[in-house]
Amino acid sequence: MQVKIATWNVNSLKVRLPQVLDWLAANAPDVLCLQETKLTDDNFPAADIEAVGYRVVFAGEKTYNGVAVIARHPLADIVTDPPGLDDGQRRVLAVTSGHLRILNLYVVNGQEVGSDKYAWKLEWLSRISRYIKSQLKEHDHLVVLGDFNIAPDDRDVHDPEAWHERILCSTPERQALGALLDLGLVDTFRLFEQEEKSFSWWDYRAAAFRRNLGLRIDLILASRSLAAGCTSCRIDKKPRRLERPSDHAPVIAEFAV
DNA sequence: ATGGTGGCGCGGCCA
Repeated sequence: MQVKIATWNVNSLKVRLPQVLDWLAANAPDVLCLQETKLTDDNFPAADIEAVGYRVVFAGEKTYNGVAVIARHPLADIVTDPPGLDDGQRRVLAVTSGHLRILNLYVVNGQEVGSDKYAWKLEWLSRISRYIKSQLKEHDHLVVLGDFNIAPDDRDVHDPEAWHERILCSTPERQALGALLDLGLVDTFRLFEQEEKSFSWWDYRAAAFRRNLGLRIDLILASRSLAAGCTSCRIDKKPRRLERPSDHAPVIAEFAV
């Protein structure tokens, strides 16, 4: 059986709901994980999503952060506050859907290398890695996906010199991501031949999208046994071309399970 | 070094 799973930082689900509904209809994923919904749970548009044949779980807060998982099939074993994370924010949503354990993440941005938020990002990554390690022990078929706010290497950066040791690209951030991969995860995007300068995020400023000045920071990581059955991973730039787009594009992977 | 844009929410923070 083929499973299609996607991740998309929507930068406000209130604004992007019509685009999300259109995207679901056009792409028919089994699972779509969202980040930066920026909605409290009482304002979440669950009925609109259920009306198009999906189920949804969500963990939100006012103004910032917020994650959701939209899926064809029932969602079980929902975790929003992994043991030891204790971040007081809504950045994590773990669910089980069919054969897959899914961990949807909105990783701390970090603002600037050396800042307090940067130190917190590294601490947050260290904490979530403990949860991922325990999830890998429990689940053969684990997907860890979302907005990692880290470009894994220089291929994922439009101008590696300009971004050298800057936020989203610094060595400690990349090492933290590397430590996650070393637990037994694979960056599925790199299992396949990809166009050079493939990115998933472009700053709203300076016409960055038109000039393809982007980074690849939205990732779909899979446990090794699941990655062995990965048949594709690609970035869908179409929604980034729409009026009033998110600054991120969706990433989609397919797995034989 | 700064500013460029967008979302939230109505001033400033965050990305």
